[in-house]
Amino acid sequence: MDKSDKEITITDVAKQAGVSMATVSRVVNGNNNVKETTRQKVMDVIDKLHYRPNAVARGLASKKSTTIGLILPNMGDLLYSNLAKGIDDVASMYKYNIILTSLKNGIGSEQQLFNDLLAKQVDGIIYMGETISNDIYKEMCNSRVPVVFAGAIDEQQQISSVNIDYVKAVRDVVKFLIDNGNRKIALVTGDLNSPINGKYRLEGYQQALENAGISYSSDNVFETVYSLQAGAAVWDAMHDSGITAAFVSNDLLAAGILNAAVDSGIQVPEEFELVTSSNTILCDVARPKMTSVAQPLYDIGAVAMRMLTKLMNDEEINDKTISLPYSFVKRGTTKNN
Amino acid sequence: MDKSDKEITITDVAKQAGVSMATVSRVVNGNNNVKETTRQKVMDVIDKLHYRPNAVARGLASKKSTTIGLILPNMGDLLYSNLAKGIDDVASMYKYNIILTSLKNGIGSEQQLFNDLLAKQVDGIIYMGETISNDIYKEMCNSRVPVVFAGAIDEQQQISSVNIDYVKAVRDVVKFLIDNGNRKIALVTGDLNSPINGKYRLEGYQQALENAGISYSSDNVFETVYSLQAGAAVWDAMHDSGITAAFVSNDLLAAGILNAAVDSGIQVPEEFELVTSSNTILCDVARPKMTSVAQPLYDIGAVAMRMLTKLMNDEEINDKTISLPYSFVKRGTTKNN
DNA sequence: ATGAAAGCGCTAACAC
DNA sequence: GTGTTAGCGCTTTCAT
Repeated sequence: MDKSDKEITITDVAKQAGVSMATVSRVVNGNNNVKETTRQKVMDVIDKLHYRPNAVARGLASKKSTTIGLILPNMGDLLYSNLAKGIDDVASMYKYNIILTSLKNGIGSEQQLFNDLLAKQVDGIIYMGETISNDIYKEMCNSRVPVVFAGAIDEQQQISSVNIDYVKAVRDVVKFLIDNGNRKIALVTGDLNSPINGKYRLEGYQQALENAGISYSSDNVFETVYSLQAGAAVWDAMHDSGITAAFVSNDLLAAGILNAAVDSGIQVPEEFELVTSSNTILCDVARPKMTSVAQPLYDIGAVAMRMLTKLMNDEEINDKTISLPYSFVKRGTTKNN
Repeated sequence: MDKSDKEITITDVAKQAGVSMATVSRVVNGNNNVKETTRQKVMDVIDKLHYRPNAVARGLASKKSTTIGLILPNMGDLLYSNLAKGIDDVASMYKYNIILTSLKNGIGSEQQLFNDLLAKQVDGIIYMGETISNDIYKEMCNSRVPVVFAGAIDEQQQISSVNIDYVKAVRDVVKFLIDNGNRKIALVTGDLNSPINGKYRLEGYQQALENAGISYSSDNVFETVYSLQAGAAVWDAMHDSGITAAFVSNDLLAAGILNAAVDSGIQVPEEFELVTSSNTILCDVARPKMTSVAQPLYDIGAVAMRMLTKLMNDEEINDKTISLPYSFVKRGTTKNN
């Protein structure tokens, strides 16, 4: 109660209850080897003294921190906050705390974050970055603590990951756009160096074109950043090129394109169709509402965290790479037959 | 490198370098009382062995965890992720890690989170909840570790906090709407039990009306939750009542109202004006773009974190309650003269 | 069912 | 400058 109160320790409880520290420890940790009457006695003292076990001391002694690390690219992004929500819910279900870190600009940032987390003795790490450098990738593979990718992909399938089948998602979307009569379809993504964009999404895009006998042209692929302004710029770049539809890999970027198109008097979806990728609330806010691939963000986070608990517990896991089903939510930016 | 490698400890480094643990500790902690040549020698061994100090052990010995706790209402909310970004940036500047927790539904949740954080020996806590129960409030006041409210207010000014002057903000906005010719103006907020809504915002609203000689009617105050659907429902409830303008305390809610109005053929801002409160990206995505009070979210977070570092450091702080300047960004949902 | 005691890896007096 | 050593608060054998 009093600000100057010394913290109550296990020793205080042991003394007051007239038992040893070991017994108090057993009670606190739910060990069954304690007589019910002793147990009660100890519990009473704990309540009376408001004893709160020191997690740091416990961590040092037991070599478990019941804390996991979360590395994400950008705290301001809705996409990641939704993933994080799934992670958080499962984590608290299993009594884990989350140390949150986000990638800062600058070389070696991920390296630094990773090391910081290890220094804090986290029991596991969830990585949500879109890209990963080779150095840190290797470290993760050999790491003492398990690592799971959420909403990201390990091309080499060494690290456990949870995501959706990006190739198929894009292929399906582009096929849909082709079936709607479009022949010149744009692919608008972020950094093509990230596997998810440059490899999977691009591949799905190319497959769909090929299946339809449309020749691929890199002119129709736009690489940019995820912002409204970038979207407007992309629109400027493509609106005279005869492109009639676009698949966009980020909702904010898509909203930028959509608004630029609408603001310039284009009829959507009659003259221009657009599909985005994250199905965040932005899809419902935009007018027309945006058609989107619906990644089960919350579930990806939740499953990734569940997977991590298994790994931390040395349990068997069936598949290193889990692909969750996605859906396709048709709204106002596409002609839906 | 090898998965089975034992962790390198300070003892290993000390032995290899032929010095004592204390010296290694000094080197690691940048203590100057070390001869340069010894320092080099130790550093070399640290590099060679890839020694990484164990933060948990350090925490136990030094009684500092260089970790702070963050309690926020909802991880999926853009508002909070922006605040969190400011916190994160300053935190990493001062080498603090963040343990992130979010309020779950159910009684006693905040109590539980608070205790968990204390158990983990965090050096400080930032609280971003809109409301707070009396029990936990008292505990925070008497807490061994400093607590700062970010984007929240302590009515009793006992706990340090960073925010904007909500009363004035709303008063100014409502005055603006009155000056635009509106007489029947709605106040649309979340839970009126939270001081920020029920006390400050309501007060600002009433002051503005009073100043203009307009009588207050609770019929024009709408209490609801923060979602698009809720916004649509509010629109339904108010569109026949002669209300011609609204101040809304959440962007998502505002977007819901705006879209419902526009979708039903209302001309905005000619027939209906709307001002929202958080100036998140939603304001730019919506059509027309939404006029908003611009809380400096990032800054609130950053200043709160900076304040916390001072408190953790027992430095003097000038003001317990910091009100940051806000601005008023006029966009398309108001008639701007 | 319970207790004694040896650490966990580090910091911080204190001594030299 | 550098080393010695006593904790920090807890878990975990190992006895009993």
